[in-house]
Amino acid sequence: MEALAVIAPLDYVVEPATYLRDQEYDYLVKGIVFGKKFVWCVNIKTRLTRTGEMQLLIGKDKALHPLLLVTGYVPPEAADRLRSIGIEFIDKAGNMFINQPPLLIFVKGNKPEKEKNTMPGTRLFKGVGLKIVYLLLCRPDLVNSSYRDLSEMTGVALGTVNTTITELLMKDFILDMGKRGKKILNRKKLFERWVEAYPDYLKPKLFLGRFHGDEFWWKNTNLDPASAQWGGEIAASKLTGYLKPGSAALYTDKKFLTDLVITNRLKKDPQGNVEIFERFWPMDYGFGDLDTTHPIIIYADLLAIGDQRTTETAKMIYEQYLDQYFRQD
DNA sequence: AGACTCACTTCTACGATTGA
DNA sequence: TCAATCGTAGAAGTGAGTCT
Repeated sequence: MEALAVIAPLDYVVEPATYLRDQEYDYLVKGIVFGKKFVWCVNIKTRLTRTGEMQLLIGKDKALHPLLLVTGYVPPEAADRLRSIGIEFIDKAGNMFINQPPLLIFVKGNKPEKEKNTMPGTRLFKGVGLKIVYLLLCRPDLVNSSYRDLSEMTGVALGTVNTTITELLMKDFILDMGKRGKKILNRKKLFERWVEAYPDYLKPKLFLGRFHGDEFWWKNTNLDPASAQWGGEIAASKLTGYLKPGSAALYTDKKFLTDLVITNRLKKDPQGNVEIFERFWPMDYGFGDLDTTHPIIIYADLLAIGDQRTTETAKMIYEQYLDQYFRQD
């Protein structure tokens, strides 16, 4: 309304949420322009969709007063559509269609502002963004691969790769050197943040099932890394020879799950100590030649268990495998 | 318990860029 | 110069969480 008042000699009052003839509106705006009074029923939509447009069109006939759509951004095509069906609108980019004779304003084609601070820092370390971060922690050089390759390697959608990388850039975890490519920064800090977030925000989504097997069945089990790898305590005991495993974590691909369960004679058991998760790293890019997962995963698994033994072992893993790894920058 | 909302992921199309 | 590849952005689809 302020934006509009700059353009036209407008006086107005805004009244809060209201019902009129069984229709709900966010606000009611009463105004005077060139001595003529008018009233708008205001609908606020943070995002305009086709469905939203249809709802407006339906609501238009029932409305007591002309509708005014207030929204974030109306693209040019939508602006034309709204005008042709006679729905007035204003958006944040400065596009508008106002039709209160003698006032007629139609603005389209303004681009939306880049909303820099609206994306809170909650995306990157939640959900599948963590898959991409993991890939980059293991293979920092992959930061220079195309979004499509990253998408394929992690099984994450292209759009999500974009938002994740953008966020990493904003938070200074990636430095963009233009023609000379990109570079990962603060790897240790990134790793710490990842380890915190992984058990809460990614691991539950990977969970395939809980089982139990015969006692010490894992001792004589040889895993083919192509189909499954040890995580958690088993992997830790294999690496350090220190821990006596109390639980087992296995990472595999969905398609191998049935085979894995059968060959190791595992039984589905909600109280079992064998957890199977879906593997989310590609096998063909130098990740998987061992029957244990990358130390990063083992470390995160151990910390998530959180008792004294595993925490101690996690510390050992860190000193032996990860410390020097992150010292490089 | 059911309806609804919202955030997140995926899908798709477009315009820009690259390199043969 | 043109085709292939790339990043970007809008919109649909999906599912978890919330409210009544």
